Amino acid sequence: MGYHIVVSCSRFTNPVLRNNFHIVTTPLPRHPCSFLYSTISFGSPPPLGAYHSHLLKNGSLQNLNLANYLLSLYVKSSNMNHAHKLFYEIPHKNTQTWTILISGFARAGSSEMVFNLFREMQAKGALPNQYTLSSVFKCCSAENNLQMGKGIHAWVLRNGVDGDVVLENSILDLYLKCKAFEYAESFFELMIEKDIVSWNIMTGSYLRVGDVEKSLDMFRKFPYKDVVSWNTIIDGFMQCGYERLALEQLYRMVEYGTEFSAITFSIALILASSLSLVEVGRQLHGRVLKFGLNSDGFIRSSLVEMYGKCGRMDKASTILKDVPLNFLRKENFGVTCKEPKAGMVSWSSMVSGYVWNGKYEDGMKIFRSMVRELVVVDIRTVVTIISACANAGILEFGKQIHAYIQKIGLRIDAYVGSSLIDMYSKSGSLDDAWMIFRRINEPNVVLWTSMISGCALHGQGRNAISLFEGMLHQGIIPNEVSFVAVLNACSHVGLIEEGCRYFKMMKDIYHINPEVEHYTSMVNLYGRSGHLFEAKNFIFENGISHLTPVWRSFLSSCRLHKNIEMGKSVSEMLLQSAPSDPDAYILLSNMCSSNHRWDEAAKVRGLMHQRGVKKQPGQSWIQLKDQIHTFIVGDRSHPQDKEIYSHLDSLIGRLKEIGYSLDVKLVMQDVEEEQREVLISHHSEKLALVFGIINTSQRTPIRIMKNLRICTDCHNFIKYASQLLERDIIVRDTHRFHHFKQGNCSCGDYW
DNA sequence: ATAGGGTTAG
Repeated sequence: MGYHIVVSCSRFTNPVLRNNFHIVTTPLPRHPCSFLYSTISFGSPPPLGAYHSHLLKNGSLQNLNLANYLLSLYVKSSNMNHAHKLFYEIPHKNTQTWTILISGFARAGSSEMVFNLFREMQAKGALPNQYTLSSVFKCCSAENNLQMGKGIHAWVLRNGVDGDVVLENSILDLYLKCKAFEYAESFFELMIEKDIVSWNIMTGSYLRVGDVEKSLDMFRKFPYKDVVSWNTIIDGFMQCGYERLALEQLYRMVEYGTEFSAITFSIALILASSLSLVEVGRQLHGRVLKFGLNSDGFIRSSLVEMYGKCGRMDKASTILKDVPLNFLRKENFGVTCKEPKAGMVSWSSMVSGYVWNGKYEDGMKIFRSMVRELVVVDIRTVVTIISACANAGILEFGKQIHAYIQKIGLRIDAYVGSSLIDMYSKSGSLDDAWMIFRRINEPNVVLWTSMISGCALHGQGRNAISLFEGMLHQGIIPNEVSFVAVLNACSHVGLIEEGCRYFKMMKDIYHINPEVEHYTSMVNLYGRSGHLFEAKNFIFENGISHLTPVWRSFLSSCRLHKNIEMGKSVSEMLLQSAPSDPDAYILLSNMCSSNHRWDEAAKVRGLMHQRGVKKQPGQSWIQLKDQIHTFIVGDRSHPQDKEIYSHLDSLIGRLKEIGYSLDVKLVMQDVEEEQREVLISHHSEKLALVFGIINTSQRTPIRIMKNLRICTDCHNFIKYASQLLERDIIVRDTHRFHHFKQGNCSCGDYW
């Protein structure tokens, strides 16, 4: 019974014969379709399609075994459209027929289809088996539909479906994905047969909610560990922000002797890039090549991202070359095919890589060709790129992406919205951030926190506070980041009372343990407003004297308020605990020189030199049309450099006439007064500013980004410039925005 | 047939 179909294989290698093959049917001696195994790898449509129409024509679909087998082949080769069509051509379906199709759609992530088919199946009176059910449960958890899952679970219990560990695992996963932890835990306890998958599900779920303790506890209890166990724990640690722990586990995995899977490589590469371990990344790349895994899309995208983050765009682009853009068109995004998605990740990583490395034009160029060629740009891609724009502060690119989102009609949800708000506020356009915020009406904590951070960044302390209160009023529970935002807002404008209140609220009402950021913000709040003693008390009262960022903030307040004695006593501490932190040396040295203690300043610099600590070079950038122009101190590399310097000199002269004087005390170098004046007058932000003045029409606002905190002299300089030139000048430094307008700065000289 | 690979705020 049945048929053995003989097909000559040569046609697959000979393109001429490709569409000209013969199907020979003979009575079945062994497995009905054994030959078909060999055809799958050639891609389904020609052979399966021919086979399909053949069966249809001679009525062989009556043979359920054969029909089901063909159906499963369609599913295996991700051809869900054909599978669906065939399904309705099969006259007498059994449970297996339904199951094959349902599991196929489940794997493809088409939950709606699965639910419909499942209902249809029940209506037709076909009894689902454990495999059907696990697929349906998978969709329930994918859709986060606890109610439906519970209903089906009840049905399973009522009907006494024979379940095995697989079915129970899928139920376990459902409850965990829907965060019904108590239920899941007792279910897990009651499971008679637990396999490695059950343990992995538990570990992964705890990590997803950040419960590292419980997940580690589970992990240790495993009877044995497979590659997925390791992947789960490594990726989970990374997601929770414990990169070091993740790395540690990766080494353990190697020790344990578990072989890497493709996913391990992918995870490990991302880990290497987030820890900036270029060397590890390169070694992994070597292993990838050795194992021949470089054709895996996910691995390729991690490689692109890794090289991009490490500034090796050349390497990244070599790897990207293997992913043709036209391959990523909509029609290739078949229901189950993950490969185009992975390819898309590679391309979007390339865009963010360029943006990260300040190569905005290249990033834009690639994004444009993506838009032109590929059609499908999903939410994640967009969010990744927007967030890269936010960090680079390149408003124009961000705006274009925003326009693109609107054009393709992508719904701006909390995810996209938060990243847009962040992008606009970090690029200096707080109004646009507000506009986005007002349009999204979602009680999402990240969304609100982004807006609060935006206000804080622009020194709008009062607005930040009323937003925070509004958030509480809406019933949104603030998290640790929300408190960082509101505390920063308070410290930027010196709202001591409010800051203290929120700090207390965080601990007492929301039971959030303060982290370094919160402490630093508080010390900043006290210190910047001149309450140095309170700041110091706060440090000792809270037992945080071992945290270097706290002392760095304190030291910078000492400098601001010219309390050199106090500053010196803490800097000793700082230099000991963080001997490789350039900021500490620079702060101390600047403090000494601004009090004319040149010897001491020289000593600090000597120490810095001796220990091989390098100062991060100051860099400012400004965007003009489609280009980013970057400047460093004393930069002569710009094509317009002559014009810039002569204009700068004359500007300094004109500003001096209206009261500006160079504050040369801040110069690190031990040089003559006149030379010092030259150095400081060529700070990168001054160069960027003059470049902006020359190249834009009068009264156009100028936006400048800087990778360090703006110095007193430049701050002063720009204030006068905004008055003389009647221009709004907006500067973003590492801490906040300064809006200069008619001789004043929005920070009120308080930064 | 069940678990694992990229997304927002400091």
